[in-house]
Amino acid sequence: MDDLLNNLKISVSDGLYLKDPESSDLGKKIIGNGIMLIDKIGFEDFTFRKLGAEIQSNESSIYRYFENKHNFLVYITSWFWGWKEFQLLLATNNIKDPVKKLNTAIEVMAMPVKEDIRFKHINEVALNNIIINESSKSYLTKKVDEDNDHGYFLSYKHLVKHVSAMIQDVDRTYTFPLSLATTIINGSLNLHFVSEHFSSITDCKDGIGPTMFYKNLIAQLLKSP
Amino acid sequence: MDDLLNNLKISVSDGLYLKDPESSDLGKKIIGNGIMLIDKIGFEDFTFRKLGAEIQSNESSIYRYFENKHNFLVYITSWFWGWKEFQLLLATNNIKDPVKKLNTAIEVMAMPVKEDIRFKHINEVALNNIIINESSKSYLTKKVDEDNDHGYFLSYKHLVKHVSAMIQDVDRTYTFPLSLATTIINGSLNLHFVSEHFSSITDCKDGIGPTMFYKNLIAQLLKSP
Amino acid sequence: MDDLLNNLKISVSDGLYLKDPESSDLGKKIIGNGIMLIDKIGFEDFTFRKLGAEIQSNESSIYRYFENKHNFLVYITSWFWGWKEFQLLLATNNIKDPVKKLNTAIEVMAMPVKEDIRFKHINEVALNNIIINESSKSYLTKKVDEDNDHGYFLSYKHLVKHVSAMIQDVDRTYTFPLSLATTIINGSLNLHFVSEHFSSITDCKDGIGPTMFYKNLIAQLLKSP
Amino acid sequence: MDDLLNNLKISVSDGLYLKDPESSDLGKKIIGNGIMLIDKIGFEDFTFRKLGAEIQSNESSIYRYFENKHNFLVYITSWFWGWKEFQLLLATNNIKDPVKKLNTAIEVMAMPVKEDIRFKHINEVALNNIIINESSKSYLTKKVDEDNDHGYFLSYKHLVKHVSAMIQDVDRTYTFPLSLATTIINGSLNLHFVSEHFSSITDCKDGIGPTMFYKNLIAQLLKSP
DNA sequence: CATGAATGAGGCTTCATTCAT
DNA sequence: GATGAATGAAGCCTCATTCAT
Repeated sequence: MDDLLNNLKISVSDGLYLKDPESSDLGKKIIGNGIMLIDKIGFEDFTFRKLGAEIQSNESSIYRYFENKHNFLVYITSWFWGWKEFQLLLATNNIKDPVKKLNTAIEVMAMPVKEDIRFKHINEVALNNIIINESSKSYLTKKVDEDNDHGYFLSYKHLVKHVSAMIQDVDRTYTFPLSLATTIINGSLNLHFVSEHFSSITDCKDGIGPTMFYKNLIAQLLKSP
Repeated sequence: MDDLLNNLKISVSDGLYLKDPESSDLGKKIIGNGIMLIDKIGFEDFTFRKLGAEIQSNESSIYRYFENKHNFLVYITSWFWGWKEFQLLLATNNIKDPVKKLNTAIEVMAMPVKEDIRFKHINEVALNNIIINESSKSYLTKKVDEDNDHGYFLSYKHLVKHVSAMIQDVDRTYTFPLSLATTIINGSLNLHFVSEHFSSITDCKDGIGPTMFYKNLIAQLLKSP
Repeated sequence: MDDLLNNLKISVSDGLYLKDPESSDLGKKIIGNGIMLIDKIGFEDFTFRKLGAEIQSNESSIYRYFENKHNFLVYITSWFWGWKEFQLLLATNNIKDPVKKLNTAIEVMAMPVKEDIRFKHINEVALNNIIINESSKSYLTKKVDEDNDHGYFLSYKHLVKHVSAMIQDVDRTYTFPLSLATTIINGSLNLHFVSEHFSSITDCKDGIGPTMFYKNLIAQLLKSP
Repeated sequence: MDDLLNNLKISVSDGLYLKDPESSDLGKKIIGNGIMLIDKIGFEDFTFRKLGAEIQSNESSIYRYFENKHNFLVYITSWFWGWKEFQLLLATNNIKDPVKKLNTAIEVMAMPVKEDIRFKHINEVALNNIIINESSKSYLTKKVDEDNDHGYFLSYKHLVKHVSAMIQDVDRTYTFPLSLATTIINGSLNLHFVSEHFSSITDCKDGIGPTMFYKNLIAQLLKSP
């Protein structure tokens, strides 16, 4: 399994790039430094020109890889959810008990992210910040339906369905498994943001707060058979 | 009470505007048409120039009222939450039973919005769309802490605390009242978005889906005394 | 009639500009210097940025007047033909004899242009060079039909019809008055270009060559009654 | 004569290309698809990158053949006039009567073009459209004199002289044979454009209109001996 | 108070071209 | 000889904002 993991590549819809950034050193630099830069200055202020300066290259080179900065954001977001799915698989694969499995899934979703040495060019901690602070901008746009038709959000939707299935494995009678999965995945991003910036309305003072909240939630909500 | 309602004004932090838009016809036109325009073209493409054209005025006139389009978004978002708080008060004021009260609150938060004839210049339905599609951009920015220090998000936070208090009135032992309130308020926006655009991951096919989801949630989660 | 001439304004389709360049000093500077600059460096190399530098202003100011450089070219071309029509009227107004009238028209069309002191901000000689060297680019484009539908070529077409009518006044039996008018108007631009640049295939070594050619042409071609 | 025709190659000034496009399959693809592409999108929007995509090759390959897109246009224009000269020769070679000869020449110049099966890689109909719509841009530039000095317009000028000679064979006393030849050759391109796009100023509603116009013209203008 | 005009700066994008293989 | 990758420079255009009336 080690070999398998070493040759690992998170797959992302190929409509999102003009040239696969994983296929060249420059591409990897674009991804790696792009993540750091968005984390640093925010997506609004992020431009390909600034990224070009950052990697000692010209913005035009970046345009060979991505049509525009929106697609870049969708790309790294999609990569993130693909990577999360992979984390989820690794963490839950050997667990038989559905309740334990779902609790582990919540941990994967809601616990603070750690660096993944398997993907050297990507700083997963910075990327996680972007997911919290910027990723909703990848779909809160007027072209969301078009992008969705192109399959740009498949990684995310796949993950939701995955968690939803785990919920159903715990309680087949529960009526809203998809909504609950969405609540856990998106909601935990939101709770992390709130605890960071709006401390007066949080009861999750530390990194693991959201995890407790969702574990308690499912414990009350779902009736295991 | 009629008089009270007629003289009604939703209060918004005065740091958000340079000149109170409620104080003149032009100001109301800016708010009213601004909401319609953002709903139509999205916040990214929205500019004061386009709004100026819409209201047959010059963009410089709008700068008399708002420093920039970000503050405009924060303003209308803040107005919305103030208005929601007011709806909440009207709807729950006379209810004694805490459980009933919280359920009514969920309805106010999660049910589709209807036009409010009390505020003639504002189309609450369009504004609600903006809240769903754009409002998170009002705080997902690098200056969120600065804006927060200025008190720009007080309406929203006040509402969260209000719902949180209602939750506590139902179950004093529950550990995460604020997180649950946040989950209901923000989560329902998200569920509405998902059911509109990502139909494959929703189990709320109609407008009232989210309401049912949250009512079920609190019924299971909170132990009434 | 003097007063009339002093208040003169050549009219150009208002779809061609965003703001009437005749309505401000800056607008006139844009027209005047734009003509000089295109004459100097050619339409391909002409940009609003360079024109901005020329008039100590920013290109963005020019964009307030014209949507793009193509529309600028169509504008000055249209102005030119409106002006030519006006020259034609002045020169032929009092002539009764149709043959004399048509010969005078040929002179107006084919003789070298002189400065017109009535339009101080426009250098008609430079503009005439542009008409010879660049004006065909105003219609040799993929959007010619669209532009034509907007009425951008009305001045030119009106002039052709005017000359065509003069031809018919000379010889009602002639079958191709419009083609002949086109031949005179466009052809003389071409002959001027050829005599300037392709001397081996011209027999019009001087400025008045084309005039003689067309006068001879109509003398042979048309049968006066 | 069959052999002669089979080995036929229209000669074009070798300064126009870096590597003879007739010397390789790729070269012929560049010419053939380049013509189709310019016809489709217009010369302004035509780029070597787009042509590269069209022929499944890289733009850099095209740079091996042509220095820039301007030279490409001059090349195909030059090829066209060489080909026209050849058509003229074929059509008039056996005609003795100068008047008949000139009339045939007019037909070759002004009648709609038909596919020539002798040059498989070139679509002469598309090329003729380019000559009508784009070819003037090959000489209406600031470097026309330089290009002319390099001999890039020899094919065209040779054709003009050829027709001019035919005119003189009909009427030695006529003063403007070159101008008349130019008028016929260039004017017919212009009349075709006008009848296609400016229908209100044409009296040549069909493809053969210009032919009639010029035949009538020379019949009146030239005195056969 | 409201507005029309003007503008500097910068965004996004493409072009034409070179370099290395 | 053909090609893929990379890039500097520049194009076009719009934004957010200020100034003068």
